[in-house]
Amino acid sequence: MSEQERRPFVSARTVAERAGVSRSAVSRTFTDGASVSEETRRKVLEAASELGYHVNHLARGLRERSNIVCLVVADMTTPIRARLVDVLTRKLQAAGKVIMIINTGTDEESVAAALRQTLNYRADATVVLSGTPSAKLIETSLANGQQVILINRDDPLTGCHNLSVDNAMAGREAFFLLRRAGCKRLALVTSTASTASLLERERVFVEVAKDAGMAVTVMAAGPTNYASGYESARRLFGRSDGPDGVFCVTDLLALGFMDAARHEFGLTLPNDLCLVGFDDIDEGDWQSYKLTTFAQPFAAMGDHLVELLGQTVAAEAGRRIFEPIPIWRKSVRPSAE
Amino acid sequence: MSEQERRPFVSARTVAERAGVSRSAVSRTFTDGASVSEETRRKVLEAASELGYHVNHLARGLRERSNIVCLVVADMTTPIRARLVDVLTRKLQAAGKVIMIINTGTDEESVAAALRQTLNYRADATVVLSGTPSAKLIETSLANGQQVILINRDDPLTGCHNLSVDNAMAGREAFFLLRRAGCKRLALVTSTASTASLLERERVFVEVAKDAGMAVTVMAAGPTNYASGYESARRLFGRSDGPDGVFCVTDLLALGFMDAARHEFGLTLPNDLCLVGFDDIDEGDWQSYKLTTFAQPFAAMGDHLVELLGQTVAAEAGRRIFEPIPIWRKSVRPSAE
DNA sequence: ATGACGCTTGCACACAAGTGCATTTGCATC
DNA sequence: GATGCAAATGCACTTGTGTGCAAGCGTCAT
Repeated sequence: MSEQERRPFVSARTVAERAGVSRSAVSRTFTDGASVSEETRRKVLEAASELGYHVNHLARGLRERSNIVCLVVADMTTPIRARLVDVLTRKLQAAGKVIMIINTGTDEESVAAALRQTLNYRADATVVLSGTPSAKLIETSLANGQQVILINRDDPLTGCHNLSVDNAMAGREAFFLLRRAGCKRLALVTSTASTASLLERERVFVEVAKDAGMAVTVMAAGPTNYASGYESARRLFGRSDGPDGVFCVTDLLALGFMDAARHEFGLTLPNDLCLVGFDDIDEGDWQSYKLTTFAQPFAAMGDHLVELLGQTVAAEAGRRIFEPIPIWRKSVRPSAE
Repeated sequence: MSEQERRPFVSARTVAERAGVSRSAVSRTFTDGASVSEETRRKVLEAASELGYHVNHLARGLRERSNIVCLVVADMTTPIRARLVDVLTRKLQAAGKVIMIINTGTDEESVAAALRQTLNYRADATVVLSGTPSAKLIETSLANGQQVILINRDDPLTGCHNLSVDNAMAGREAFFLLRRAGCKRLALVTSTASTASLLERERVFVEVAKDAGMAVTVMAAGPTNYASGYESARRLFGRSDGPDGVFCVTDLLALGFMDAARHEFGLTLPNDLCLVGFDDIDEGDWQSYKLTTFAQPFAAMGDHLVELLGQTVAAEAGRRIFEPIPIWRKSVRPSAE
């Protein structure tokens, strides 16, 4: 039995033969502004429809831009990542881009492999949502005329665009929220996966508190998820005097923390405990939680992203910072005043 | 200022010139099993590395298979969809495929546009996770030698593979779970987005209950989300005798339902109310919920998917049904016996 | 010395598109 | 009817790759 590699995709030539015109005519029929008579156009469209012809964008991409944008992402199941991917794919599609997604690990080698694949497919741009690519590989991408855009990656890297949320502001505002609520014993819950963003929220929160003369207990029990938040609460309230005001650097941590505080230690919010999260995932608005938190302005970030892609050349790459939006719910006492 | 279309991607020709060899030599260096001397290979690799050359898979895709698999999906933010996308992308990548994602609506026109794009990029296969493509368009894809695989789309469509979970079994088992728990007044909560899968779970649950001589109140308050589940509970318990055993066709509905039952009507589970969901999303395992539900065997489905893609030609397309896995938690009373 | 054989290598073509340029066609005007 | 002009068409080249075929080169046996 012979191998017989199948190649059944109908091409412009087949359509041309069927319509009794030249291949150029077919090409022009599907090119805006090209010169084709109404008659040939009709014949071509008819033949194309009968054969089920579709223009090969891969071949088109040989001469012009590929219109492909790669999204490099890890931990896609996390609610906040899922929403970011959702928003970005929608915005990019609306802008006529095609999205290639690379689900990777956060380690350097995985990200490197992703970047290389991005080059293999001649993507116009690579958008990195997770992990941090090596400076050398970014340089290669840029040298190949490919834009590199990092989202919420606060690591200092030159040459690529950088969209991120103002983590410092979130840390500061979180503190003021808790102080206005009259909290006396502060804690900060973070994860052991110390990304630059999380570290920044932690750093500023602790710093501002210190300036105000308040100490902060920092707790990190595991990765950035519900279980770690839960475990953090068990450890913190297992001691003699647990905190009465907590900033969890992520909503998932906050929800786990809240559940442990209530179910394991019988605390009620916001009376016994005030809690602030970050991300504004859907679950935080559920009746069991009603978490006060900060929303990331993904829509605006997506708009800015497509705007960047529209620019012909990397017009002075740099950082663009977006303000998080405070979302008041019920996990923090209203201000005493 | 001239247009000056940039084309900085380095090609095999450039590498060849730099290395002082023919372009064929470059091609062969990056082709497994091709005949190249160790000396030329070294020169080529060196030049490629210096220039940052990466083989153009788009051009390669002109001759052979593109290795692209398209995922057509809607409602990506839903936890269950996010997890499905996560599992499939990982499995497909491990099998050497590249994933193109199309985030679409569920209406026919959106799905049609997605299918057409799939053809434009010569994807080896299209995997549909949401919405239902028209039979005509599927036919076009198949005629172009492109595989079409539907996941959890129970609509009867010929010519394409179909992986889905056994919804009938879930409906049946849900009923037995509730009856063994001693529930007397049954209700079924579903959404107004009546997809074939949801309808099947509903149909069988109601039918089996009827055979056992029990009536079922069916409630659908909106789309498949938390808010609809919440609203359904408000309506059901607002009446004189609310149900004491409920099957929510989706975990998200179940969690909303549970929250309303507890916070609005002061019910406790599983004493006053037994609740069964479907999907096994992470949130259902949170301390506030501990929902008894059914898990979808996504890993097995992903494995089967890559197996299908490995087959040279659509070897008699057909349906493959996977058994859902019951997950016992605390929202249903243990059997009385 | 010469032919046989094997490993490299380059030429040229294929893949599927877009497009500049020259040619042909169609139509109106003189 | 001849001329002029614009629109339509086809040829041939371009994009970047893989590969069949034949030629080149070196080694070994006869």
